[in-house]
Amino acid sequence: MLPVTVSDNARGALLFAGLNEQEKDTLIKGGRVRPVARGQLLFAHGDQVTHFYLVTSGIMQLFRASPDGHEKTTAIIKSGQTICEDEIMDACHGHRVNCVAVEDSTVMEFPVAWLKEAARTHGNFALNLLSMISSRAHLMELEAEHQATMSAAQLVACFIQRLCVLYSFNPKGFDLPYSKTLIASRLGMELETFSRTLAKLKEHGITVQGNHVVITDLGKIAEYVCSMCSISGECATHQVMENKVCEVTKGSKGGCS
Amino acid sequence: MLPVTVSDNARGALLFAGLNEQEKDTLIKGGRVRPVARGQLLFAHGDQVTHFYLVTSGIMQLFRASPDGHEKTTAIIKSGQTICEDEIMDACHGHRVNCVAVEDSTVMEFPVAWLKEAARTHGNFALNLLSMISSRAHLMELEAEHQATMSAAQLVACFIQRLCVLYSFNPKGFDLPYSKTLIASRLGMELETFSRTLAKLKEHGITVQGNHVVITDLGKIAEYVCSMCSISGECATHQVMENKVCEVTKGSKGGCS
DNA sequence: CGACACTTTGAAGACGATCAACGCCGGTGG
DNA sequence: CCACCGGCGTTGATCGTCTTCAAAGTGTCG
Repeated sequence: MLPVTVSDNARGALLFAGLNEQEKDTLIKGGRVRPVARGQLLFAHGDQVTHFYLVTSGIMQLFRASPDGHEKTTAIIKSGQTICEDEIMDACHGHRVNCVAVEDSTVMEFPVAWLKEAARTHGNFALNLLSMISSRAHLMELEAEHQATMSAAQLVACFIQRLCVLYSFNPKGFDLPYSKTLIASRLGMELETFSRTLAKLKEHGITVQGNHVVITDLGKIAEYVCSMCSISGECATHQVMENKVCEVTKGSKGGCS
Repeated sequence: MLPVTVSDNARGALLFAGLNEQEKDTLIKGGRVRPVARGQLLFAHGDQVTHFYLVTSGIMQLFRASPDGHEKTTAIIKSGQTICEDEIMDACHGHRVNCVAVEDSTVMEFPVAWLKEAARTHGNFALNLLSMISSRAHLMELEAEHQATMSAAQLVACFIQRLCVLYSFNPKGFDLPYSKTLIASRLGMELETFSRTLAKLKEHGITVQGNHVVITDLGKIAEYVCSMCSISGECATHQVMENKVCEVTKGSKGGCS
């Protein structure tokens, strides 16, 4: 039962987009399913990079620990996303982060050598990889810029928006998929700051009580956050949000472009 | 005269590493040399992505402008580095930044379609691309983390160290290769903050007067900056620095590992 | 009921942004 | 040759934001 589900999840991943079923089969055979229990380390900082991972269920956390005891979460990976796609091709020798399961999860692991070979021989697979890594580089770039130019409140609002899109949540009400501590760490701010910030967001169109989030005013958020994202004029996230609202409230108002 | 130089520069670029001369020739033929005068835009934010660029001389600046008139420099590209390597493969349609020449420069431009085809057909070239984009993603990731966790002084110190490595400067004394305004913008801080910060760095092993930088104490910087980088335990930059110092002061002290 | 993890709230302090003024330099024009 | 200007960088004073330390509230689970 489980293997089927896992395999199906893998099959739908971006990594294999545009490949036919046969190619998918071939490639998926190169991987091995591996369960990771909540709290269990998949790999630690400094470990040699031996595999590439595709998360097929659950949530994984990537984080770095500093000498002074602080921890900065560098990524929160959900089902369908990959881990190490950049560390693999890079000439680096060890993992640059720790990876732990936030909840019981399963991953598929592919040996590094296998992956490189697959990239060399399957042109389209290589292009998929390139595309994924490029997107990732872009996201990282955006994030660096956001960290440098946005206020805490804007960062939080932006994060919530993306969360909503990523998980296909209904903006009219949803629960945070992970703890506030984790989110604060992901955003590079203190838990206290995060907590206080949530209160302030009410006036910008986001109401949070406990774990429950209600996006009350998309327009205000757009103005508040995307005026920064849209420095770049292309806050795709926000566009998706608006479409989502159109779906959710469909029929209530005029057409959506 | 010029074309030869440009071509030679291109030939040495990472992009073509590991390929034989014949392959290099073939690939370089796909590109066109293009001079860009100081202050001239290579492309603007929103323009369609039509080419991939390899800088063969001079310095290019990538930046974004926000509605409120602020400008954030996202990258400073020197000779041998590439532009758009991530925007190309990404499914995005327009440039996400502006690109302008800081000083008179030349670039080689390669059509997007050509590049994708080259990646599909030349396995090793694809791996080079993957490697470059991966490194870039990694750098971006590190940068996002730095922006989130480092103080202004640490950011500046880190930047100066990397500058020193990138340009093979002698740590015992070198001049900043670009204006302080540009650097401040690159680091996402105000010029005033940058200026004040330089003074404070004296006690951490970096002395700056006007344009001239002297790194007086590598150990202190290591402690001050790399304790953060080395959150990741792999502050390659610093290692290079230490080796460099060994080269520069070679013979003066004991062996370097 | 108590232990514990998680979150909220309060008060003080550090840090960087902002506004404003000034010094320095190279160029331009009288 | 000097006066003026604009670009660039420094310095000072003030203000808002985020971190830090401390304490108390909430929830679950045994």
